[in-house]
Amino acid sequence: MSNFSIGKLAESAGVAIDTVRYYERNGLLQPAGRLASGYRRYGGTELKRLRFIRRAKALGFSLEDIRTLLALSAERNVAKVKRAAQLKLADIDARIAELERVRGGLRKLIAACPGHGRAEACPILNALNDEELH
Amino acid sequence: MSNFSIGKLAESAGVAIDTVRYYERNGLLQPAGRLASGYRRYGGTELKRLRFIRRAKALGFSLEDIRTLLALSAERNVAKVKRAAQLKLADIDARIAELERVRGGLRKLIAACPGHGRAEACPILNALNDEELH
DNA sequence: CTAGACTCTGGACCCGGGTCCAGAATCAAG
DNA sequence: CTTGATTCTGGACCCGGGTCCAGAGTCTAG
Repeated sequence: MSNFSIGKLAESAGVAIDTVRYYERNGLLQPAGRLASGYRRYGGTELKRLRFIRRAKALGFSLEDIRTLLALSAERNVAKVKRAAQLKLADIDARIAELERVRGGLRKLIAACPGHGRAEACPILNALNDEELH
Repeated sequence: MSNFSIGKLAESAGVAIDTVRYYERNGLLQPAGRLASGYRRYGGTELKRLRFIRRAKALGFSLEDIRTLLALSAERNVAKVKRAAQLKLADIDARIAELERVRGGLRKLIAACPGHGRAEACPILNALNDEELH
């Protein structure tokens, strides 16, 4: 099961071959070795790592974050891993709060808009044209 | 008050000069006219329009959206403006829902992580290494 | 009139996360 | 051995929303 090509690795992890090479360029995933021809070879370790990267991305971590996460994982530093996760959580909280703020503004305008009639009576256009949005 | 330079316009709206020219390149804001030297001249209409653009951006609209919004505003089509706002609201709802999904996953992992001890006991590392995240 | 501030243009560059390409080399199946 | 699939490299390009630059021309206050 170990020792396979970049194509097989990419397929197993559900990513594009170019993405694997992109991760390599960015220091996230090195091949286990190379053939005499220069072809990359991967083993189970690299497949696990690639899947780790994908899952971390699904949890909102950037590739930069993931580089850190992989280093923490390698040094088995549970405390730092937890802190990194908490920071990411705070980051996501902030993004949600900002979107909720925006949503609130938009909802109010939509609720107040009759959807017909004079443009001057449309609170959406009025808000965009005249009012301060804090 | 009308008839001012790009610098004054940018300052009044709180954006960079390059941003004004960028909006012009992208069809969002034309100058009212030009001096013989080629210098752009703007009036109150353009300042309002630039502020409109900024406010719409603050409500989550893309520049592409805003081009549409400006056209709808010009044709005073309240119904279409309302529909555009509703679409944007749905878009923001979806983004919030996705972030909340991610946040839920992250929260569970953090809550279950003791923050110390063996790496094997860290649910965050385990999740990244082993589990399917749906 | 002069100095310093402003503006013009076209184009390059930034961010993150990839994607796509050409031309050459290599691998694997039949 | 041949053929078709795969891989190699380096570099260009994509998205959105700007930002920065050089070199030349223009405007304005003193």
